[in-house]
Amino acid sequence: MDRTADDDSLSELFWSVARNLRHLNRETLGPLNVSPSHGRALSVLWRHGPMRPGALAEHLRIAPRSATEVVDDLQERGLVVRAPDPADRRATLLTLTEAGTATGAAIKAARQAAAERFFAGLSGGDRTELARILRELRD
Amino acid sequence: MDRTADDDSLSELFWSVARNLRHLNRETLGPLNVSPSHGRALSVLWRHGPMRPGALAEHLRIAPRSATEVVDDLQERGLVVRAPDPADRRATLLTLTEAGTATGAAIKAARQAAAERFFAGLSGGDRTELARILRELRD
DNA sequence: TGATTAGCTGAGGTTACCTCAACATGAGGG
DNA sequence: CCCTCATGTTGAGGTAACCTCAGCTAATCA
Repeated sequence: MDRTADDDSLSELFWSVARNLRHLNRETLGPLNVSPSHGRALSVLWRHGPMRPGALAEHLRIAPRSATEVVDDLQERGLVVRAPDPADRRATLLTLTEAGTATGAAIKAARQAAAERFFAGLSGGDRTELARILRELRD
Repeated sequence: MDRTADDDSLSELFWSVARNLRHLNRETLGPLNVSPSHGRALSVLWRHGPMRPGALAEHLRIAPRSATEVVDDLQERGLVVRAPDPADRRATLLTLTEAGTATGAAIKAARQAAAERFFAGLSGGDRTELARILRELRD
């Protein structure tokens, strides 16, 4: 019962920390004026480079139909462009515009800044420990 | 830059762990047939006992108008009842029915089971360490 | 008494998804 | 060459879980 109590508070702890971090993230991301969903799409494109809508949908784990809409929005805002895929003329390649690239970079920077602030309270040793334990949990 | 790289992977690590845990939670919670939002409301009522809709709204951080609807749904499903508040006849007290209490308990049990499975791979020492570090992050 | 509070209701809106059906275009195999 | 399959787009319609605004009743309280 000590066991379960420990486990329980561990997950509660985990979630309240997650909530804090999410809050901080949202705040730092706020000024960028991109919705979470657009931000996610932008990040994927920024990290992986040009890809087809289908691939983007897979990365985002959304339906292709929905990806079309996300891309529409992003294109309207001048953040991505649809270019013909030279490898397959049915397909299109989504590419970030300069503004899109800048926004992608800004998102990453904001996230980093948030993370930095968030984990700053920890000692170097604790950060290492935390990373180690999280890595174990991830696998 | 090692610093930022560390911080970055720390938050990425954190989020991928969070995703795993969320997945596990959703799976364990699946058979209960309560939506996340209903589950949250039920948990609050289960943990804190009878309360007024306004208080529930605060706990859930949603607008009172939205709480009314959540309560409507829960009541339709026979999980909560609206009772008059003896202390103030304008107000109502939300109380879990037996089914609601059972569901609340089941949710908690499912979450515990998920957490237990999830953190089971860690040594006792690591669990303690993790709890300590998370507590620091929380505050 | 008159203002305030608790809650309910209706109307209308938003975000971020979903499915289903249809369609154009192009790729690839037999 | 033809047929089938894949890629993407579009339209229509739907859902969950929220939101605001406005109007209402009943009860509390200064």
